[in-house]
Amino acid sequence: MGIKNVKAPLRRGKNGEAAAKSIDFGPLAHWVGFNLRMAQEAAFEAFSRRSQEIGENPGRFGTLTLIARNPGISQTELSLANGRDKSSLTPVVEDLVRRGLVARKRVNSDKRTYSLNLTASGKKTLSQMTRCARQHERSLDAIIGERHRKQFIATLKRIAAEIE
Amino acid sequence: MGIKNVKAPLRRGKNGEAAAKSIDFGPLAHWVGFNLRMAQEAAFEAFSRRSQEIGENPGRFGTLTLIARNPGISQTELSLANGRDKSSLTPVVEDLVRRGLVARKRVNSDKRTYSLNLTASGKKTLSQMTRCARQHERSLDAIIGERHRKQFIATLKRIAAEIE
DNA sequence: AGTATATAGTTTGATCCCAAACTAAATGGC
DNA sequence: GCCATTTAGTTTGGGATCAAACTATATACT
Repeated sequence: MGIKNVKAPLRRGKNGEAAAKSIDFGPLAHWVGFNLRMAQEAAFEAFSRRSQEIGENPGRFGTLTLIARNPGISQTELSLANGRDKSSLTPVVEDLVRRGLVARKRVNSDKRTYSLNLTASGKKTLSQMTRCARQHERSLDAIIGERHRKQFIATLKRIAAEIE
Repeated sequence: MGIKNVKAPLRRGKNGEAAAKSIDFGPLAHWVGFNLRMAQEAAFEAFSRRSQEIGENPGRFGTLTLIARNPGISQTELSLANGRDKSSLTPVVEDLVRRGLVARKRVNSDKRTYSLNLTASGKKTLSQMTRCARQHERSLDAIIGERHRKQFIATLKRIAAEIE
């Protein structure tokens, strides 16, 4: 098929006993989709570890940021912005309310809707998480390189907007 | 914080009745992590739709490709290559075996290990999926642009390899 | 050989996600 | 005002994933 084999080392056997095998990724290694997935998962994992240090997780960070930036936002608006189904948000918001990070009020003009806002405690947590996120971004920047960063993000945005 | 607000339109109200609100993504919009997630999820979704047309899903594609390229591979090796926990692979392999796409044999030299291979039917399914994947790649290429593709993939690989 | 340790794969329990069904409230057509 | 439709949010059911506990083999040390 005109595609060279690409091998990746695979750990095997005991400690120093060197890898005895490698894996052939075949065409996967050259495809954007596969590499996009691998990069995203690695980056997510890394941010996840950082977030854990302050007892949060990446999902909470996105949610808190969106609420902070859009005070009074509804759960449905939040789910659209976040790219999750609204039903996925129910337990997340419940948890944030329970822990006192988010205040949830019914809206008088439409009693189906909730209005979400950060509490003082939520703001404090968000600013801690934002520090985490900035460190994470710096480590990504170091890999991507200042020269390519802007174009890299532009490409990602185009993929998200235009694919299919 | 020196970051301009970035607004995205949000659908609201009935059909023609124009969006009445927009969402402020704040710093999220400029961060690699967030855009990486959005791009990956959009691309994954698109490939998922394509795969569905032939009754498969993206996960099966990666698994079948890796087995095809590495005949006799074990489940643990497969899970490492695939970046999933070995326990996640148990039901996947079960399903592939049940549907006759993969043959699973015990290895004589080590009776804990399974040896996985594609059946004829598995090879046929894989080649259908590979056609799907190539279409998907072409649509990604159209967005990324031939000029940037190589560098884009190189950057993704570096992120996957070096982050954290 | 005998015992401790490591490894392959499965099971179990948790989290996160979506899609579809559901409840309550709002809106539109008549 | 009344009924059909739409909308906000929750519930339920199913899939994918991981981590930890488990079973069975295999290996290493003595």
